[in-house]
Amino acid sequence: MEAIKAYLEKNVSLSEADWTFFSSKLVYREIPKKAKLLEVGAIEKHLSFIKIGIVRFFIPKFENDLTFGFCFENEFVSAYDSFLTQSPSIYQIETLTPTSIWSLSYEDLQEIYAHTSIGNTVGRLAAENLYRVKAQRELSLLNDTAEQRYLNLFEQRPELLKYIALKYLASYIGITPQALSRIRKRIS
Amino acid sequence: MEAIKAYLEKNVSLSEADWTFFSSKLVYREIPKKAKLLEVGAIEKHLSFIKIGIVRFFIPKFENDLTFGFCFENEFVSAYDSFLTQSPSIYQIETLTPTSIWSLSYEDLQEIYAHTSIGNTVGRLAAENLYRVKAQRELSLLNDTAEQRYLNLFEQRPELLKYIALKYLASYIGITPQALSRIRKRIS
DNA sequence: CGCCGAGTTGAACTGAATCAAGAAACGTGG
DNA sequence: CCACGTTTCTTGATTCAGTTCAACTCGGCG
Repeated sequence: MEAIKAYLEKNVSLSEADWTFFSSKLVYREIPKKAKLLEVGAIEKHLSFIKIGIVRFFIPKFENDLTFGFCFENEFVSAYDSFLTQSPSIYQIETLTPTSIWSLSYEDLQEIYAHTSIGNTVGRLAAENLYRVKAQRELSLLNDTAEQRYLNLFEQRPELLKYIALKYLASYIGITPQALSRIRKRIS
Repeated sequence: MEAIKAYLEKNVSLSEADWTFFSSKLVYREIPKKAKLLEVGAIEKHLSFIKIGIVRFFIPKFENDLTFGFCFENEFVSAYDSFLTQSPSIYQIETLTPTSIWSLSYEDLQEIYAHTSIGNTVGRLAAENLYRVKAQRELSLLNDTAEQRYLNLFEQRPELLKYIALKYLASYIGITPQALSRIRKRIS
């Protein structure tokens, strides 16, 4: 649980009382690999912090899902749009490896927003960071070639290349596994 | 200024005192058309609300800038990532028509966060909404064809087609003006 | 050992980019 | 209010990156 505290304190200073209240709401769970954290059509009830593990975000398709994101240790994971609006998710979340998480329910988070002084600040900073990641990705998708996006992964998140299957990375980059295989060959 | 109040009250209930404090920080400006609101490399100092007008977000390029967004009346406009991090913007904001805005400076917004009870809530809701828009756009860019994205514009924001040059829309969709011209021809 | 999913490679095809030129619309000055 | 020049839009021909379909290799696992 210390990892969550450290993560939050990078952004804002927590009072002892606020942390006690916050942490009392956290529920620990262990999930095997290749298990669903959230199904298409379900409403996301949790904002979770990954203690150990890797998860994948994707829209299931007949042959080759559309994988558009990953989360790692010490990151928050949630179908955040479904969570915010409490409406059915259009995508699915699945573990790639055995995963341990600390979960916060929607209702408990609303309580935290209402009853702690830093709740809204933490929420704002989280949303701002998520926004900045997506904004950057928008520009990358509009601007860069598939090859550039692959090379960016090397620089920005080399751990992805180690742990994640090529076909998922290809989808994330926006191309087919065959095309990524050829790009790899070309640049190596 | 009433439009801003109405906009905020869609999300959260404002006390008289909070609104007085908030609105005292707003500065009114009128900008001619084709004028820069923000240059590449500059730090975004303002979060502004458009009273009248249309603006365009883009990365200038030698022949054909990369246009990736627009803002209209009754919307907030800002190079939000530059604003949040107070670091140089990689893109530019320009008016397409004569534009009137109410501006809030970065420093004043920090004061609002610190001194009003609803500041952080408003900020969080704003960031959450911006996030959801970008997350949706990510999926559209990965998933949809250029033609589908064009048709989505028809449905979701028909006003864009009326007021904005084809070449800017093409860029927003992620294709060249020639390609969009051909898509138009095909579907009409 | 044999199977199965992941990755590679090849060939044909396709949507969009690029280069180029003409038509239409737009704005500015006389 | 028209005339001219500039910008935007359209259309055609060619090229290219990536898709699709298909066959084959490799490594792990029941």
